[in-house]
Amino acid sequence: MPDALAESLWRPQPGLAKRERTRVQLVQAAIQVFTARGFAGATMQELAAVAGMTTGTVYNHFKTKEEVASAVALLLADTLCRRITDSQQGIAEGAQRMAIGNQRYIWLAEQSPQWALMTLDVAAAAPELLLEIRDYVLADLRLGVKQKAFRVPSEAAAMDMINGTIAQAMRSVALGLAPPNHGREVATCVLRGLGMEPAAAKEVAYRPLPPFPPIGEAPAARAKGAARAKRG
Amino acid sequence: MPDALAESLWRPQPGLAKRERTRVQLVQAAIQVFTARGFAGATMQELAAVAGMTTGTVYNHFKTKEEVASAVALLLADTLCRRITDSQQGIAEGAQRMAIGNQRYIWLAEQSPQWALMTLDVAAAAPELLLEIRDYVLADLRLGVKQKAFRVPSEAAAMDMINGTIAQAMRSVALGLAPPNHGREVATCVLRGLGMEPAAAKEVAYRPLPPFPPIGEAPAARAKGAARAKRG
Amino acid sequence: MPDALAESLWRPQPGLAKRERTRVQLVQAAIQVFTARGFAGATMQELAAVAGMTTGTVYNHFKTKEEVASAVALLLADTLCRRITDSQQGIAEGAQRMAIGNQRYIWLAEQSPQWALMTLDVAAAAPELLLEIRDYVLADLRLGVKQKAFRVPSEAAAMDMINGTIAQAMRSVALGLAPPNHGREVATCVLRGLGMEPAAAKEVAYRPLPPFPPIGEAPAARAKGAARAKRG
Amino acid sequence: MPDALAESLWRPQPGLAKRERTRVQLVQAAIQVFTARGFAGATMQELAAVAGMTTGTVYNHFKTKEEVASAVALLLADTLCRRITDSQQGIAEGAQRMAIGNQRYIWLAEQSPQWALMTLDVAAAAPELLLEIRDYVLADLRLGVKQKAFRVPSEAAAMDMINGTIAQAMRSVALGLAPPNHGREVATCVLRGLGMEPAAAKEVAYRPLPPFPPIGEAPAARAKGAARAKRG
DNA sequence: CATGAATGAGCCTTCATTCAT
DNA sequence: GATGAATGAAGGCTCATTCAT
Repeated sequence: MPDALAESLWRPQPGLAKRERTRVQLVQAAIQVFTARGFAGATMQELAAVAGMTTGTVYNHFKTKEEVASAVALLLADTLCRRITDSQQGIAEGAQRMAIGNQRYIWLAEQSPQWALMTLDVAAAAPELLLEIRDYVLADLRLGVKQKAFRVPSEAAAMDMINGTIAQAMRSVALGLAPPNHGREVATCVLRGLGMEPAAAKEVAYRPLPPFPPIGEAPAARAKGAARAKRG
Repeated sequence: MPDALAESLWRPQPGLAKRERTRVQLVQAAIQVFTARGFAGATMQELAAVAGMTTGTVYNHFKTKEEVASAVALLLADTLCRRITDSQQGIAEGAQRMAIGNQRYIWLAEQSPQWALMTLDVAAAAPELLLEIRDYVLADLRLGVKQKAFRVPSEAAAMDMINGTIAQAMRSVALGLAPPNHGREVATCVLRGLGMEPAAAKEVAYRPLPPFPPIGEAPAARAKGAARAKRG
Repeated sequence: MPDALAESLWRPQPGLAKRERTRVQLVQAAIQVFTARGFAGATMQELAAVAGMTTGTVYNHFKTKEEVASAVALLLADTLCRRITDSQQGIAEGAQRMAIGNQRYIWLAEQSPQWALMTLDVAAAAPELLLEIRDYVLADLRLGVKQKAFRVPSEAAAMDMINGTIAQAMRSVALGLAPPNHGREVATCVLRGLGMEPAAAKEVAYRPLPPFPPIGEAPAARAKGAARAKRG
Repeated sequence: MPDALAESLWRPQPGLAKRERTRVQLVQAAIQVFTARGFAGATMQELAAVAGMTTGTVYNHFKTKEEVASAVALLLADTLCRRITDSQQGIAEGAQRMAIGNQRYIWLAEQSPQWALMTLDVAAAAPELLLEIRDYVLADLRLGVKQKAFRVPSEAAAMDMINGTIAQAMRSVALGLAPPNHGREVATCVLRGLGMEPAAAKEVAYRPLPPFPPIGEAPAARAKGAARAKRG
């Protein structure tokens, strides 16, 4: 589990009702079990055991196994988007924001291959994950277009390229099949695919990645902006 | 099942020993069952029943369910690559060959969404599929690079972009989430990502797709050329 | 099933938690099924059916079929040893205790051939059974040695003779191959093999067998004595 | 496989019709497979493969798996008895013959634990084995009685003791549970059980074991003598 | 709410045996 | 007689889900 996310994911949530706290523990346990066994290989009994509860309790919170995947997907997507958005604070250029986002996912796959594979697995089982992330990506895409940095044949085509490429790159990296610097190079390809000049694409993709801010500091103002674009 | 492939896939194979004929029937049955239920949802008993045999027979040919997926993956990859390669007869431009390949996969997802989802499902369960296709894509990529049509940061990055984008586009199309003309537009994005000028990319991507030749005619000479690039 | 054991084996266990009660029922059912079909011929489904439960429940209590055999072995060994030890109350002579033990096993094979064959079958599948009994036999053996009634080349040789002979005699008796009085004569042979004079051996082996006391009466004080010798 | 038996068991049989030769090969293969997997764990397909044949061929020679066990049992018993009898050439004392036989079995378990366990397994699955051996043991027993060396309560009791003790000792030795010199000590116990004086029993059991003669030399005259006693 | 024993449908897999070639 | 593909009945085992306590 990448540290940058671990802090967010495992952080005990104060001020939550007991029911909600139990639910969070279950989702955290599910992440562990999915990471170890994959979604298909995970069992509700192991999930319960890891959470220190019983199967009955799990079913008090989730009607089915799929619903657990859903909850995990939502938590993962939310955490990922929030953290990445926080790290983009103050960056106004759509192209750079896009490059940062793309590379962060690939970077996470380097930091924790197991976790990346689990995320891809969950994304396949619970489409909510991609849907949740979609808005953030779309916001950066549209920003880039508005700033005349991008020119795309269609938003749908661009989104498929971005999502598909990143997913595949995460897999390659997690499986140890990718050469060094893969993140930079993949980001370069994507920026080009979005219509940037080769040189400009490369320059943007090679800018240093802004670090994740300490948890609790970033105003998360951008998150709202992204949310506004939701399903729009 | 898209007609263009059906002919190849279901064609009875003459001159095969009995054992081999049974095996082919089993693989064909597996394709049907995987299409109907997905890999995870398929059962060996249904597979056997659809093939008109017994479970024991299935296990005489495949040690495990995964091995069935493997065989299906190989047949699918082989058929796809052979048919597409055949349709590319006489096309010497790497960029156009790439555009044709990319669009054909997406076109297939339009023609038969179920089949496309099955193929993606099998690809996830049996990595052999992608590996088999890889050589063909790589040959076109290298051809384009040699012809100065493409300029890529790294082959690995380019391949991840191509594979990832096409897979995601197939999914979008199969699920009915893509706008009309998605194939053209996605291909345009990919060509750009490979380093082409926007205008050139669009022009190539919008050329008419060459039809599949009738089965048995194409000399499959290209296939050998591609094979030569194999693992090179 | 010999009455003398049936009372112990089938006696419903009061004051047990639900889980434990279910487990006992399953073991009792297993004894029935093993008796009817042998260990190899027994199936988990029949076991479940006889216990009035489902296969899933069986697997909630025993991970594998072997584990069932183990549980049966332990129960059988425990019951046998406890009942026989109870019947030996107040008998201080090692030689006589040995003769009683030996003859009781053979006597049980007479009373219930099916049950004897099942026990031998389970003993082959689950060595725990013999291991459990071992301590009791060893205690009597050592007692006899201490009392100068026995003189053996080695404990290991003596134990192999005792166990092997009794097992074979049980089989002969259960299969109806043994002449009348087999128990007495086999016991005589064993006592001789342990170093007793022929006349003394015969005399001891022909003493009347003490009856099993009613269940619940015997203080089982001896059991502790035997247990003390455990693995010593 | 103990060398002393290997020579006999694997020796190609000249002057046998083809059918008979095939059969012998199958039995030899069965011995290998039973040794590796046990009777229950052996499959007809592996047996066929090891013999370099097909399952159909196996069924041309044996109606069922049990029949294979039978054939193996007969070959084992015959080989064992013949070789041991050969080694007893010229020994006229029943007690010594008995001691030699007993110790040889235990010695074989030392030489080749796998083989011993296989033999015990086959003996359990095919009672023919013990029945075949029975006559040889019985002959020595009766000889000893006639010579006043033994005095037994009943032949049946004595036979159960001999068979049971040897089988158990073989198991102990094969499993590595027996102390050094176990064969001698067990034989001593058995001789005592047959009525010999402790000192005499020990003396006889500690005489050196006569070696196996080279194959083909021994007239096997005793074998006929033993056979005469068969089922007598 | 939590518990956790029980459920039961159903899956993958094995293998002795048959039979057309 | 040999072949070996096909059979098919069964068996061990899993696990999402329910429900009485």
